[in-house]
Amino acid sequence: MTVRTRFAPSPTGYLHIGGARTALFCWLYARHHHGQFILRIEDTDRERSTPEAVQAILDGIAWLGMKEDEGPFYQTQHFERYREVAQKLLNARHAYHCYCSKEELEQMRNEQLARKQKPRYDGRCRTHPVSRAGVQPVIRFKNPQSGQTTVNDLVRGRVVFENSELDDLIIARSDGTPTYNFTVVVDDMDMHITHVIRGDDHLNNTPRQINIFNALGAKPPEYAHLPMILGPDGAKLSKRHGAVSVMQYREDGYLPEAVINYLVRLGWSHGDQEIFTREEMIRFFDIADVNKSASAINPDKLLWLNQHYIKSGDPDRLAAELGWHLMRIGITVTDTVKLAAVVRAQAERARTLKEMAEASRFFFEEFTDYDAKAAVKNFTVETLPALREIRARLAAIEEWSAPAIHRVLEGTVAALGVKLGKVAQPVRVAVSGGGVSPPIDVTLELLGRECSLRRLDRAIGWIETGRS
RNA sequence: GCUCCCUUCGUCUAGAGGCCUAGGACGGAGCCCUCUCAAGGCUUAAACACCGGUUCGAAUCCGGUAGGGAGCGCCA
Repeated sequence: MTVRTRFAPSPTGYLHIGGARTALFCWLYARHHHGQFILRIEDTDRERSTPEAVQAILDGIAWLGMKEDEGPFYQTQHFERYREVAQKLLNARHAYHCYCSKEELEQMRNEQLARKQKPRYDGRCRTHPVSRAGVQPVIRFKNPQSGQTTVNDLVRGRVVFENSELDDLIIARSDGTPTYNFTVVVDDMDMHITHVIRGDDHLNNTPRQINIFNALGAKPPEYAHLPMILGPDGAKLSKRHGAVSVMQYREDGYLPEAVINYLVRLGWSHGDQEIFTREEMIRFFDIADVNKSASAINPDKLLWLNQHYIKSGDPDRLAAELGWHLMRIGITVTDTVKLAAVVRAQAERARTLKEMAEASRFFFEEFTDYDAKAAVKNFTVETLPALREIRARLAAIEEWSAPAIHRVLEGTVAALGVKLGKVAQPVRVAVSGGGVSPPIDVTLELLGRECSLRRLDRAIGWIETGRS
């Protein structure tokens, strides 16, 4: 039997890190077993589902590179099927109509809570459904009242639930629309899902779903409940910390491979290995190696991974991303060769592409002011001779390249009898406007002769006139 | 309240009775390298929640305690 997994988000918000991790594990498991990964949108809550959220989820999945093999399917398109299955359950006396009003239910719940009992439906319509004029009944599933239901969870192990703890859940609302625990079962059954991999907030729903499978005469799938993902402070993930759309990560300058690599290590491990190529993840992934306990997001580690991928990634590909980030801060660059060269020069000093774009502005546009501290420190009467000397020597260079520039730098240093830093740093401030840049020879090469000389002249003038 | 789940360095984790004076990674600290910032190299601090039991021997097995979480909707 080929493995079939599904990722089934409800489109009520964006795809956040938790959902992305669940999708990743489903995707990896399917890929590992040469099976299918199915995308199913659980949009039966028409009040809260939005097309924007659907799109955001699709975009997120695509950005992370988890292409679905089937779907996306929409539950709202399966209403006929749910009705049919509900009717089947009704006919087989595995479900019944319930005419209890919401008020009645509410009262029941309050009384049970007051008695310190677990709130649940008491089954009053189960045996004697009293139809009431004008009341559209809901359909309830007749849950077994005795015995136990066992979930042989692939990550939790054997979890046993007393059926007496479960009540008769509503599978169809009074308006005829189906509810979650029912649609999940029908779809998982119809789509021949073999492994349900989902967040562990669903563990408690599992025995109910298994009972519905049983009533339908269908074999339940295997289940694997993943531990939660917590915010950096160990608190539940919320909009405040971490629960942003995965697309926000792109905007913040992260690479999808870094996000995926970060996510795969949240709750899963393969010995001590930290860096995984996509192929390795697929090859090594196994639910048996998934952890039971919740894990907190560690932004620093994500940053570290991101830089790793920036350093090791293909500069030409990264160049396009850098161009995108530059554009977002108002700089349009069409020279992809230069972009790639900047990526090479900046890779080891940028943790995100966004940082890289910000640190690379001076390569593409003129800066207005010098960084005050850097100017005070490096633009002095003492550095003026060095600046003039290097300016003159640079102007005479035949081939404008980093190695040639480096030789000039060393020649200048030797002639002046000072340390390299005494010359390099003032030059750096002169051409970049600040105290930070890639190695000065590389920086000058990238800037080009004309620009470098012009900025050097500007700096010399600035010092001569006592700041301008 | 009831049911279910979880518990190794700050964080992610290795560990499936002796290989553990508990390993790796991020982050931290220190040193080295160095034209800035980084990157890199080396070193280092830092954890088995607690209490009992089983065993010659327990981070690993069992029980309890504590703490955390989830669920208990005509939401998904």
